[in-house]
Amino acid sequence: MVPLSSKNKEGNRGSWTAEEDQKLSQVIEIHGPRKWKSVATKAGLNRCGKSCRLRWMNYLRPNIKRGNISDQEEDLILRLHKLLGNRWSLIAGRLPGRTDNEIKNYWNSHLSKKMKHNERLQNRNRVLVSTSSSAAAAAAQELSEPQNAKLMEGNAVTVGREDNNSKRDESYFKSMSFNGPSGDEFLFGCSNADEGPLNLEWMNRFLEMDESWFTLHDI
DNA sequence: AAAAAAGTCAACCGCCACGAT
DNA sequence: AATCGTGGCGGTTGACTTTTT
Repeated sequence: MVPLSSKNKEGNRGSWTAEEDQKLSQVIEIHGPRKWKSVATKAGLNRCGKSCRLRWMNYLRPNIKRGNISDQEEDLILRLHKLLGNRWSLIAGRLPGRTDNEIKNYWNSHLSKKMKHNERLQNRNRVLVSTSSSAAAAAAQELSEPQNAKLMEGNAVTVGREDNNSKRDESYFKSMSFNGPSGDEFLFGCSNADEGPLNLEWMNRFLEMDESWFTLHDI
C-alpha cells in the first residue's frame, strides 16, 4: 500500500507494488541491471533510477537469500565487523545472498545491542569471594592486575576498573552475609547494587548465565 | 482489551567517487 | 581543468508489527 503522502512531483515513493516490480524485472531482463535512469524510463515507472537500483539490489535480483540469519552467518558478521567496521557492502559481499541493507539492519537491531550488553558485563566490577579471608587475600596477590584489585572486609576481593564504584562496593560487602561452601573454594560474581545482596544462589545463577565470563577470570 | 513502547525493515537522503564531456 | 550525471554507500526515517504494561 502506498501512503498518500508518498507521492510528489519527483515521482512515486514508498513501498513498491507487485506491478512495479514486474515492470522493473522485465526491463532488466532485456537491458540488464545498469543505466538505472534509462531503466526507470523504459519500465514506465514514475520513480528515479536510484530507487529502481535499490529495489533490484535489495529485493528483486536473483539468489537473494530470505529468512533468518543463521548462527554461522551471525558469527561471520561479527568477525567481519570487527575487522572492517561499518563497511556493510564489503561484509555483505562475504555472505552470499545477503544484502548490505539487510546486514546493516541486522546489526542495528540485533548485534549492536548484543555488543553493548557484552561490553557492560566486561565493565562491571568483578567480585571474587572465598569462604576464607586469608585465601581471598592470597588470591588478591596473585591477580594479574593487582592495582585493580581490592581486598574487602571479610572475604571478598573486587577486581575491575578503577572507577568510582570502590566505595560503594566496600560498604556493600561489609553488610553482605555469605553462606558459601566450606574450605577455600572461590566463587565469582559481579557487583551490582541494583541486583540486591550477593549470595550463593545469585552467583550460581550468574555463572549459569555467563560461563565465558567465568573462564576468563579463572585463577 | 487497549494503549504505549519497543522492535523490525524497506526505502529514502545526502555525500562522495568516478567517468564522460 | 571544471562541470555534470550517475552509481554506490552508510546513515537515517517512518510505517508497520510485535511485545509489554
